[in-house]
Amino acid sequence: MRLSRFFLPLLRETPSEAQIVSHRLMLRAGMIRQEAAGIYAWLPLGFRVLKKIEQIVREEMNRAGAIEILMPTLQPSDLWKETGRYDAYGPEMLRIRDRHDRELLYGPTNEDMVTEIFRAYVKSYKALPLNLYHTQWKFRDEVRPRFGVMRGREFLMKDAYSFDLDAAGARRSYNRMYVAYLRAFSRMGLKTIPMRAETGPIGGDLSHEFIVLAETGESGVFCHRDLLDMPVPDETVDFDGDLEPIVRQRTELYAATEDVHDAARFEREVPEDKRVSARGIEVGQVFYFGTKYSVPMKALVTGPDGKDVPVEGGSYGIGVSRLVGAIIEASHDDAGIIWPAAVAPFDIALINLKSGDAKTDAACDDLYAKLTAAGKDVLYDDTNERPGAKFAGMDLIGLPTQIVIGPHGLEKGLVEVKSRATGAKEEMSLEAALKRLATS
RNA sequence: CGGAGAGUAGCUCAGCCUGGUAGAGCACCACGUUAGGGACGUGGGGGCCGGAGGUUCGAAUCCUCGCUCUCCGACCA
Repeated sequence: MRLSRFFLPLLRETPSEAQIVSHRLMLRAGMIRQEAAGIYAWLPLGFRVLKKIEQIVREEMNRAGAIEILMPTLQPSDLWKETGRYDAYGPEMLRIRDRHDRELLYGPTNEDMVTEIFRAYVKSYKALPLNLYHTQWKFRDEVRPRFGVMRGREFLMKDAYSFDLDAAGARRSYNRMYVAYLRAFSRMGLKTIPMRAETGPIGGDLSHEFIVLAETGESGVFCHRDLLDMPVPDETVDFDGDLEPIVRQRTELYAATEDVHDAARFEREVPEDKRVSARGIEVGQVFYFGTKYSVPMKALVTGPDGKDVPVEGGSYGIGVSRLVGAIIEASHDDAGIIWPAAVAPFDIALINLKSGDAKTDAACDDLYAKLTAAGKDVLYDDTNERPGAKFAGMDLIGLPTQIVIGPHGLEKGLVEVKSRATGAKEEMSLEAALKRLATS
């Protein structure tokens, strides 16, 4: 993409409404525009990152055996009345009436609807286990939206719903999502720690929040240091096999957010030099809820013994739009964003230091064409800005690799390749740069 | 939902107290000089001063009431 043809409204100054670093950087990098409190338009750069994150989540959901669907944003109130949540949810739920005065709501989540879909078609245990997921915009009318996309009212969320015949099966489904989450976040360059979470009236130990450690995190967290560097299962992990050892390895170490923190237990179970007390951002949650929805909604399946039983359910959310902010919180410096390669909006920044100069233009155009042909996503700054402005702009938007081409270097046959993350610069020939970047 | 604050150019803000034809820097357009870490000069465009009512000969400025946004706290992927 040529920058001269792209839409990238960078801001030199920080808009006054932005308090935390990810919000500031997203506004300055032209990723989002606020349209109302907690409601954002996604501009091209931000949209690219959002789609990359969504795709990683999709791939890991699919790998774990979940099946993608798409449910609507607007839902009829009837479903929610069946489960009693229409009254229970409160003013956070955006309620709407259509022209026929029918009650609708903008979905804050989809348990009720997915259970309706399930009960309409699935009658036999033979169809189980089943896990249906979608990635859809949600709306929760937060009293006080803030922190940009980290806590908006409208947000993009992947939510998966598992259905099993019994609690043992539900636990296996839970474990599959747990491991899929470890993999998905890791692929985005995030280090996440699953922490015990509120389980509500169901009880048990089957709810975890996946937390990214960041100074600006909303909640205080406490965990065992060994959890920070525990290896994540690679893509060969067998989701049909027994995942319990992987889950147990983590869950047997102390990890809790401040809501459920037990200081005495923390001190008893974790040696002093292993105690981590930090702040974190929740980017996902896995939750087993049993028959909470299947009983009121009569979502029954016939078991091998011929008896009908309410299906055992769990739900599993990932805050896709929140992740954009969370990744920036975890990966930036004074100059701007530092994208992990897997979610970067472009792979390479190509900076033409003197557009209009025939030799420089020719070298840049040629490299741009070759890198693109090699399958690389290149943002080519072919504008007339001065070098300093170009450097600052590219540092701000944080593409992993920058390649800088100018007349001085070309006289010596050299271009500069810079790593955004380390700042390391290396001079090399055009051919060497092409080879390095096209294959990395 | 309690408390606090802010709405003036695309962005950051001044002007308001003490009413008299709306400003700066950056950004934008034109021309020129420039060119390896956010250049400089000259010229130019851009505002129902958030809205409605009121006071006044005259309101960005004073008064009243909504609206919107932000921040602190209680609540949430």
